[in-house]
Amino acid sequence: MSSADRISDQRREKLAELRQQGVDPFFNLFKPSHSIDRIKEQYEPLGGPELEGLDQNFRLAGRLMLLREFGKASFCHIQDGSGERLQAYVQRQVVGEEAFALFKKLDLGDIVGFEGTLFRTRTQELTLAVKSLTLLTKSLKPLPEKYHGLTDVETRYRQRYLDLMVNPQVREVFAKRSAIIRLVRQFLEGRGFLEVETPMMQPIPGGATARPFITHHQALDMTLYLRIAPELYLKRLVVGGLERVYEINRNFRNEGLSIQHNPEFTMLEFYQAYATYEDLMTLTEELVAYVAQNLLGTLKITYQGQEIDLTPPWRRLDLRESLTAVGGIPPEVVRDREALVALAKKEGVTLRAGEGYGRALTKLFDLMVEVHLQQPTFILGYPLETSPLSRKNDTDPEVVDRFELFIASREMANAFSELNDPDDQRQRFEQQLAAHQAGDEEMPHALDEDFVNALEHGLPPTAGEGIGIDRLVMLLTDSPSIRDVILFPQLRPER
RNA sequence: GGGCCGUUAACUCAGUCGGUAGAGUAUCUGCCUUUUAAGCAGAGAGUCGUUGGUUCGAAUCCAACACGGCCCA
Repeated sequence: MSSADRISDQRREKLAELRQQGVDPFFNLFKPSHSIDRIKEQYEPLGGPELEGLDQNFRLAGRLMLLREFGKASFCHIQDGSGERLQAYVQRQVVGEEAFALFKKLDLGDIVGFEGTLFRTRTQELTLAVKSLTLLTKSLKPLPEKYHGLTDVETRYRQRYLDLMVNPQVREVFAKRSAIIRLVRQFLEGRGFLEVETPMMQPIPGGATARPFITHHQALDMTLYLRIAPELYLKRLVVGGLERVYEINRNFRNEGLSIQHNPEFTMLEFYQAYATYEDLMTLTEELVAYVAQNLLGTLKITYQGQEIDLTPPWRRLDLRESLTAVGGIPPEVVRDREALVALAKKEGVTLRAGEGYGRALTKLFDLMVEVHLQQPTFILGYPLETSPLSRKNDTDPEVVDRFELFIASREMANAFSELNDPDDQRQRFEQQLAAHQAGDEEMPHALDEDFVNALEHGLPPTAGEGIGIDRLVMLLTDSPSIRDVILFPQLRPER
């Protein structure tokens, strides 16, 4: 028999024994009086005599993480929902024969309730002197190793509960994730943005260029697509008069997995009427600085060993200029449409039907510029060809009023002044439709007539932006992989 | 889709040139009332990812596959 099976069997035997003795191994009537983080915060500064003078009982509940047993006494550590651990001291002469016998039967991983007083040991460790104990939940499986914890990444993702139990830094990352989203909401609420929820299941998936997931509604007998972006719905709301809206929610894209991509990911999108993409550059600087300052207390952060300064204002760079200034492509090549397309092909870029200079610009940017953009940088002057929802620039109709933000070589945000000319929008949708019919599955399969209809009612001049929340969390928690900031990242099924 | 790396006890990891599978933690037994990854003595625990192949003999060499990681498309 394997040791895992044997441990499990032994614990089930203990479970049966406990029940026979009238002990409920899943007892549910224990109310802790304190959390361990509060105990530490409040009582860590106190010395031994002060603690003993307290004359106060504490009821603590948590998981047994470590045991050091002696003949007639034991030290153990319990960890509670705060993620903190506290040492407890259980003595036979204090808790009595019966309770001590029960304690001796407990296993690492069991959830217990302790009641007792605080004191300091010889080595001055804050410790609970247990007067009475209650088994709250029997654990039937062994805990990972107490010192090295759980390092196997596959097990950490598949059994995140174990990861959270034994790797405290994981809990911290997800606590920070929650704080980041809370700060983003605070910032936007402070500027009069209204949080909304728009459909995750859409009949025509729009607002981005990506292959969607397909599902089916039985009662309506219709095909629905998990949304690739909320954009077209949020702009309908601006047409309706909700002039500042935002949504933080999941998008779904039917793509491969990577260190930066999970098929479901969290996106912030917001729209502000009577603003332009230039206003949003300022807003983005302020938003990211607000979140970082309140989360970390500084705007100078380290990401994977690289110092990054988030202090506004950030560098602004034209896409074509960046190819020369950062990518090292001679300006005469950047200007020459044919030469640039030739260079793109030489660098291994494949251009599909209808794609040319614009696509070559953005692909060469991805290859030769992006990797060098460590410090926050807005890239401007995106080609019309790759921006079907953006407003054309008034002076240069080849480009649109759009920026993307790069930090630590990653695209963090994408924003533009919205196209609100319904006829222009219809034409661009028709081009996308033609591309879909030519086999491009990343293009929408149908023309969103209702969205065009909404524009015909009049979308006020508006600017909108999307910020990848997972990537922002990666940046602010110094996490190398998107899997480190998503609790249950997508994996292949185990076999 | 392509390349490279990994997969050995529940966990963390060794395993030499192809020759009976190892350690620490955890578990079990005994001792132990202020320990700090507690200590001491002993015990049990393995489909070496899977399937084939080479070989007298495979954790080890070869192939395919699975899962994971990284890089590229």
